[in-house]
Amino acid sequence: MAVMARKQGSHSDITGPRVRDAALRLIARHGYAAVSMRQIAAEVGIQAGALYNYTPDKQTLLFDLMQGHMTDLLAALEAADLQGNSLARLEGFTRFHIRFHLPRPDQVFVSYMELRNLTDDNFAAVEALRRAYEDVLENILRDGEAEGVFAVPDPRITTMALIAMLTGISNWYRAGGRLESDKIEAIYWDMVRRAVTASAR
Amino acid sequence: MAVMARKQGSHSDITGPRVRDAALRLIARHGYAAVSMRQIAAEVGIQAGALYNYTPDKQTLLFDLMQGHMTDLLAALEAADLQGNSLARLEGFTRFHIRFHLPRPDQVFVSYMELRNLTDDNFAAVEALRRAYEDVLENILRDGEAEGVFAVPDPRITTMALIAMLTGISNWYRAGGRLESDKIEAIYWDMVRRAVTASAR
DNA sequence: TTTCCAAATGAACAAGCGTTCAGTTAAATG
DNA sequence: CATTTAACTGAACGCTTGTTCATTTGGAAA
Repeated sequence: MAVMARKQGSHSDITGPRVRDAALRLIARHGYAAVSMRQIAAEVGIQAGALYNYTPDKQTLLFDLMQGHMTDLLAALEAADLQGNSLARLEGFTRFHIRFHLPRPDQVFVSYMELRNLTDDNFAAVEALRRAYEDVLENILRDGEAEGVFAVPDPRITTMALIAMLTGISNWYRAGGRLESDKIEAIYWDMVRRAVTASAR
Repeated sequence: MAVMARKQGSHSDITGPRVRDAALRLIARHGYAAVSMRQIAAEVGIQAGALYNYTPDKQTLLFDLMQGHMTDLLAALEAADLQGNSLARLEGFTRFHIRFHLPRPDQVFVSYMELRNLTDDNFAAVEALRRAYEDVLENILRDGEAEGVFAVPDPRITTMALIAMLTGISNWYRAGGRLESDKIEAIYWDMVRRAVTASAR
């Protein structure tokens, strides 16, 4: 009993994820403020009061979803282990970003739309994670500029521009649509590469 | 009395715009669902009931803001009167988009974040206006492809990518920040141009 | 000065909100 | 079989929501 291990057969390790899944889907669809705890509970098939076995309050539920998404993102980026020269790492980053975000439209939606519904402290925590992710791209751009491969007058702005462009895919992409991930990656990598490398002009 | 002319000195032609201004600012800040009619009324300095002299309901208030923004956008684009070859028109579109959106951060925020809070009919109406705007850019890209100036394998996707990139400026731009509109236009036009024109590679 | 009426008040409404908690349930433990 | 307890119910709490409407207000018109 040294560890607070969950009981075998307990429902909580099943209901917990179901609560988070329902909350994510509903919030992505209708927005944090527009979704009630009763709606989330109904989606799971329990009463509203039972939700409080899994979250201290609604705000923490939102924060956990957003922080979890950013943590997963950073861990996956780490695991992608970008290497090589700056051009190769930029391609790696571009393809990683698309491949990670494409299957997670709800997380993307919530993470970019519900920032203003976080308390100040929670916002600061999520913002720090997001900044860490952006900095990876910014450093690739700075390295490429130093190497003479990229022509990027303002790496910070280019970082924001590229991430906005890539994340915007979620605005139109629908699973099972006319384009596969591979095709999308190819199109966007082409645009990204051209946007940051010097042109003949 | 053939015309329902507003009485001289009537408050309504002053209060009306003030209601819309307050609603826009509050909704941009906190989101449509999180803002109450009482909050909007308090911002204007009237009671909640008086709002219904200026809008039939909360939903219509949101819709009018969003439709108004899209209508203004399309009218301004028309007035910009883009001419010349496809490259010149692309530059014109890029600079127009930045110049129109930079001074209107609240409208941009609301127009891109509150789509899901519109009723189906209202959504369809706003979406049609947005599509009309996107089509202007898409046609420029198609023309440029035909002229052999652009290398754009999928004009529709490139349209979405460029608009996401340009509109993303609102995510980081703050009036009075380190960069003027001219500088931002130059940086983004450079990226847009390179992203769509063929590279030596 | 009296009349008029657009504009705004302020109270009321039914409904829904996040959250709490005493009580019930049912499965695992001893 | 008896006991324990995590999981859940269902009712209740104080408060806020969008909207309505009879009544009051104050400045322009006559």
